[in-house]
Parts: sequence; C-alpha cells; structure tokens
Amino acid sequence: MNNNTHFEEKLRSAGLRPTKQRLKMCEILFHRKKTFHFTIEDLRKVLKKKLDIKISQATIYNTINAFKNKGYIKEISLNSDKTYFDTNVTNHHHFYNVTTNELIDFHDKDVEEIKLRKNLPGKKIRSIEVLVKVSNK
Amino acid sequence: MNNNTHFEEKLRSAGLRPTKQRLKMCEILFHRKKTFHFTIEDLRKVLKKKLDIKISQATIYNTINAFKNKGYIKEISLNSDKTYFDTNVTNHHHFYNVTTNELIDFHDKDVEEIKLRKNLPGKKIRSIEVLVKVSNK
DNA sequence: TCAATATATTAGAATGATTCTAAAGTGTTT
DNA sequence: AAACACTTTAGAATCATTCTAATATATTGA
Ligand SMILES: [Mn+2]
Ligand SMILES: [Mn+2]
Ligand SMILES: [Zn+2]
Ligand SMILES: [Zn+2]
Repeated sequence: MNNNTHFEEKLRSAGLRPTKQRLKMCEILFHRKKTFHFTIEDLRKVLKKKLDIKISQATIYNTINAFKNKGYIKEISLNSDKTYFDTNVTNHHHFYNVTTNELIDFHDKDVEEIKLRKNLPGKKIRSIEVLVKVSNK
Repeated sequence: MNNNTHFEEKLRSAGLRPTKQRLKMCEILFHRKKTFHFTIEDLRKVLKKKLDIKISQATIYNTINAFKNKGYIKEISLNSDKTYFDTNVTNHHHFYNVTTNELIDFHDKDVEEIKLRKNLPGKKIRSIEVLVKVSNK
C-alpha cells in the first residue's frame, strides 16, 4: 500500500474527500518519523518549499481544524501569539525553551507518574499534561 | 496603612507612577483573598461594574503588561483565543473545565511532586506546571 | 460516460485581540 | 510655577484566524 492510498483511506475514514491539497498536507504531517510541532505559518512554508505547492490559507486552516476535530493532530497550550499544533496526539508532556522557542516532547517515562490528591466529583479527567519551561545557560 | 498607600508603594516599587487608573486596577487585582483568573475583557467589566470607572483599552493593556513584566501577575497557557492572567504568581497547577471554561488553581499539596527523569544539560528550569483538563459528568 | 449533485478550493473581506500613534493630560522636580 | 517626564486616551494599525460567495473538483447513479 503506497502512501497515497494510505492517506486516502485516512481522509475517508474521517469523512473527508481525498483531494490533492489534503493529500499534500498529509504527506507533510503524517509521513515522518519524528513528532512535528508547528504553526500554520511553519506548515505553509514546508508545503511551499518541500512540495512546491501553494494552498490557500482557507484550505490550510479548514483542513487543520478538521484534523484537529478528528483527533489526527492536537493543539498545544502555550503562551504564544500563534497557535501550535502537534502530530503526536497521545497524552504527553513538553519542554518549551523560552530562549529559542523550541518545543520538545517528553514522555511518561521521562517523569514519575502524576498522582492527583484532589477529588473531582462530577468531573471526568480528559488529560493531564506538564509544561516545563526552560531557558538556555 | 490603608490600601491606597499600599498600592502606591507597590506601584512605585515597580517604577510605575501611582495614577488614578493604576490604583483602580490594583484594587481589582490585588485587594482580594482568592486568586483571580481573568481576561482583559473580564477585567474591563469588573472595573466598569464594581468601580464605575472607564479606563481606555490602551491603559488596561499597558498596565497589565507592566504588571506581568514585574512579576505581579502572570499569564496562563491555555488554548483560548483570549489571553488569561492569574493573580497567583507562584508556580502552581490548574484544572481547566472544558465544559464551563472555568480555570481553577490547585497547589503542590494536591499533586505528588513532579520528578523529571530527563537530563537537561545547559538548560535552566523556569517552571514546571501541570494542566488538567476536565469536563462535566 | 456524463450530467446532476455534493463538497472543496480560493481570493479576498471581515473579525477580533492586541499593539501602536501622537495629541492632550497629569505627576514630579527644582 | 515652569520645565520636564511620564501617562492616558481615542482611534488606527496589525496580525492571526474565520467567513463569504464565486468557481472548481469529486462523487453518484442513470
Ligand atoms: Mn502572549
Ligand atoms: Mn484555539
Ligand atoms: Zn508534542
Ligand atoms: Zn492560577
């Protein structure tokens, strides 16, 4: 099964038609080994430079929002003027380097289990995530 | 020492002149027992309703940014279109109720100590904060 | 296959939070 | 009070994101 078929199935399973633009976005987002942390601007640059394709901003935003709602990517909570997204959709933690603006994953194994001592009657826990802010030097 | 004198000193210690507008903001932000989590819009409404005062948006933003830079309030990382601030400037954790958009503090005592297993050569840890997202039901 | 229908793409406009501008006002110092 | 420094203000500018509605493409089924 080549990637295009794979991505077509992925899109269809999400109720999205496999258009040329969406397939290009899939290549950038999902055909990679390492997690991709990105802003819309980052993504647009990669689409332009790596694939030499121009996609309208409306399509980029619409498709990213569709992927987010389908759980194929997720949004990261950061104090930034731009929204960050993450291709790692598991519950995981981040280092944010305030000197370089780099965002790096760390995983459950990199931190001792987080145990809440507080009761939350009537509430359901959706995620527990740690943000470690670091600076250089 | 009345509050006005207290707030005047606080402002001066931060290199800010104690103007009428800034003193009103201090009353709202710092004359309270419970932590205040707010957006600029929240703050503007409180200034208008509780103190019946109108302050220009530029003054509200400039003063809040000055307080943030002085460490008198801090910004909270949330996936929201608006920026949230917090009068609790200690390193602490939050519950964010995605159903009601409520943001609630929890403290070190409410969670077991967070121990990183990862080495960070050349980096200085600035903060370690947990965000627990919950929903109702 | 090909027309009918549904969905997607696009350029550009609209929106809304935040920042900037520069003119008028206030606080401080001597 | 005069001189100077800082502040407030209304409104404009900026910028990320969303909306609009015209055009294009994908899918369906006869
Ligand atoms: Mn910010
Ligand atoms: Mn958002
Ligand atoms: Zn990540
Ligand atoms: Zn808080």
